Amino acid sequence: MSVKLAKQLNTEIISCDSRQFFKEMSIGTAKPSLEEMDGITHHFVDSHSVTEEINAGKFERLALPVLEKLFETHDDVILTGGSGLFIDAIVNGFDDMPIIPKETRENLNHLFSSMGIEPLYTQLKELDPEYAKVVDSSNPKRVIRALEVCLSSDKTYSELRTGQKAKRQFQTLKIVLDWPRKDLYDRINLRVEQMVDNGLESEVKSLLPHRNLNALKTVGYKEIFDYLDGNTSKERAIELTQQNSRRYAKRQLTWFRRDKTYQWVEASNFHNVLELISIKK
RNA sequence: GGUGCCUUAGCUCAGUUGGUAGAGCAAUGGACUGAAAAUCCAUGUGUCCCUGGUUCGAUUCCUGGAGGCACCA
Repeated sequence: MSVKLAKQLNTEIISCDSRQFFKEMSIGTAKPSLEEMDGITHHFVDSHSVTEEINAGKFERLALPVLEKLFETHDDVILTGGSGLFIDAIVNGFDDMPIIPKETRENLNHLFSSMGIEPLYTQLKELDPEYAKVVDSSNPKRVIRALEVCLSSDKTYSELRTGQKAKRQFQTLKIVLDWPRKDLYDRINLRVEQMVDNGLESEVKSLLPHRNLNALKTVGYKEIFDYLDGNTSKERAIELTQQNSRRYAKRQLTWFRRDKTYQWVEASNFHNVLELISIKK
């Protein structure tokens, strides 16, 4: 769909999918083949190595200049997701946050694995009572994030997190391709089967040395690692990959539902999308 | 054909000394401003196989039937 659209609009694509950056990950991330790209330039596909750490903030800093460059010669650019957070990074921008020393997060992670979330949340209540009120207190990633920001700055996380949208030089039309749930799940199941046929197992095997990297702690890889460790059967690992992919898709839908600026378009109808774009113009 | 056991949520099963029922998994909904295909939170969805009987009341007890499993022929 996005390639077809890019052809129609004579433009290029920026992928907002945090897994497609990585050169070494291909089969398990369902990356488009050269043939499927059909001559359309895809940015942020195979752009980095799994050993590099990419996060949403870094993605914003990397992608904005690319976007600006593209707008010099194109009227439209297509962003595809992926992750709602990464799309927001480009469209809305993030508040400025301090750089976190590596040890800060490591220390907090150590504390979490030995003591659990309680002491971390207690500390957050002291350092940033305002955010402590709204944060999901049982979510270690959210609590640790807030803490590491507080510890690395004179200000609290809630002071820094203004939620102000960045001013951008471009306009945005956000579209969700809406599939009937049954079709969505059928497509996911089928796609995972295709990954297996395309050699997912050997790709995952080749990534065994990197298994502790963040980029590999993800659906399609963690399940197969588990199988390679002898903890489950191959069939079970495949089933779990399908199930976890379905759950991920469900979470994406929740994200897009919350953001009322998305327009939902019946996925099977390419012309609906074209129509939306022409109305916007 | 005979005997025994089984039939309860999408699946595997528990349970009700008779007062219309609950676990695990699955599923669904939600949160999420630098780990995001990550992480976290919430929610029980039901002709208790069908039929007749006993009973104030039957998913539970009894009769008959259907389907499944095991053993014996």
